[in-house]
Amino acid sequence: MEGTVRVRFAPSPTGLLHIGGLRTALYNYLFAKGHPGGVFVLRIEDTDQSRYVEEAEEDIVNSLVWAGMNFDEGPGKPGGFGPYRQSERKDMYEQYAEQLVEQGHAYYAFDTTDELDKMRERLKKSGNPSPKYDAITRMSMKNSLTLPQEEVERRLEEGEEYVIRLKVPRRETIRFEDEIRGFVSFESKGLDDQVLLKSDGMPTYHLANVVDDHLMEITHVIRGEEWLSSAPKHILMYEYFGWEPPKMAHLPLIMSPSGGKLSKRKAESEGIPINTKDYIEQKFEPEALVNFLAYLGWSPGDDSEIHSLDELTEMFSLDRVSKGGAVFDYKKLIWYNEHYLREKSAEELFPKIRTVAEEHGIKPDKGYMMKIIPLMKERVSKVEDFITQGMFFFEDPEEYEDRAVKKWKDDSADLLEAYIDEIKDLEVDDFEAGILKDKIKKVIEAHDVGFGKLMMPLRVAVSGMGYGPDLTPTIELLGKKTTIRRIKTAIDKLG
RNA sequence: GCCGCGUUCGUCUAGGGGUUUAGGACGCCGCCCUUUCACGGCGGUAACACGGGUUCAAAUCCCGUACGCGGUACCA
Repeated sequence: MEGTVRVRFAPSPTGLLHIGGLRTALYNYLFAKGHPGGVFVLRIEDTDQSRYVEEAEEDIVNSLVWAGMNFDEGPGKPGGFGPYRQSERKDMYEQYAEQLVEQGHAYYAFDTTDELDKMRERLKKSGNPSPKYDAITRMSMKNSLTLPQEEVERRLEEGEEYVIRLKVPRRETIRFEDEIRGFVSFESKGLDDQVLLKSDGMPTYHLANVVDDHLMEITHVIRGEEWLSSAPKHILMYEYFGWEPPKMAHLPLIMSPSGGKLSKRKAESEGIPINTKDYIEQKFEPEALVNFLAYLGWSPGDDSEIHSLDELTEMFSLDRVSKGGAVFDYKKLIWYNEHYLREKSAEELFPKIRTVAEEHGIKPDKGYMMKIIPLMKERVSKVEDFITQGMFFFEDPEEYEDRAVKKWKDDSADLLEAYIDEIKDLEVDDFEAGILKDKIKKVIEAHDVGFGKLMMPLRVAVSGMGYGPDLTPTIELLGKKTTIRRIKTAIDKLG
């Protein structure tokens, strides 16, 4: 690859950044950073004023930063190709659109929305299921190709609303090479005369995209497959402008488990968080999401599964991106999250856990929490599990799980009474896991029963649950007073 | 409908003419470890959409069919 690689992530700020968008950003980032001096640009495509959402840009930036993908150029990060918000580049687009008109590759159109609707309706009725404003229909519409020149000038001068449309040739085959799919070709007759400049003076995606990618010297356009069908229009525009088109790569879509593009509605009904913000709020490990997303539609070709963002950067290549859509497997994400959780130290985990604890109305003492973390770490899927499954470290169980209660047998109360007798006089220093375990042994030997006979009821009494971390270290942490109180309560409640 | 793009275990994928009894991972199941639950270790389950070619040989190349997905806006 000659020259410096420059890629862009170009979301439109119409809402929170969704997970598919984050993956597109990731592939762009990996590709850029995998090349020496590669530049990752963030460009905000805010050309649709009706769908603009104020907080969206901030959310996009936050999401990228959270995931560890810092952009080299973008809003607030000038790099000589700004501004990086299309709304701030508005004037340039008009100029380029006019240029195309002058060259005869575009034209003014004065049709109202109403007239367009009527045209489509008419064509539909006469058996055309997908009416287009194309080489044929444009001749019966109101535009600078059909109206006398004086009238066009008059309308323009009088400030009548107009759009500029691309004059797509009648029959031409447009062929280009996609980095992932190889050569693809389209017939121009299937394309319509795309609006380039809207009546509010803003460019459409197609114009802005082509102009900016060229002006920003983007070398590789890496975007979702939903753009593949409009790529030929873009190719046509590059040709008319006399610009060399960037290389293009259309990524397979992320699919919902029930099929179809992973949309907000589908994701939510299938229990999959859709916005990056949701993952941030649910305290997913960013490394886990990144790792998972990288492998959703790409693989390095070996048997490895676990890689950091930096490692992925080294391994990534477009030709290893798969062509088919990839179903979002939430369980695999959880597996990744568990993996990264286990890799982290208590010290690293503490700040997040503290936040979750506070959300649950608990103010954890750090020293205490640091002892709980190693006990819980091997069995949590998400950070919040430290608290939700470890609530008994902070308060007495209010009720006992059904599953746990089943382990309470007729002799449980007697065994627990005996255990209380064993531990009640223990000095503070002796209230320690090893000794506590010895005491359990002593009781079961005296009663001639198995370990579980005491262990199970004890666990239920202390935690209210039928499973959990190592019991005696847990009891050690809880302390003598709490332990004995909980055992007595359990005997009262469960007999 | 039309145009385009796809199709290997349930899911993510490796494999791109002979190396394949099609490999790995998640999930699921079992065993071991642990006198809990997990972690971990070991093992198992399970796939080349279909039909025609080409070839000595096809999951791999070609053509059809089916199915899926995307696009078909003054949205991106």
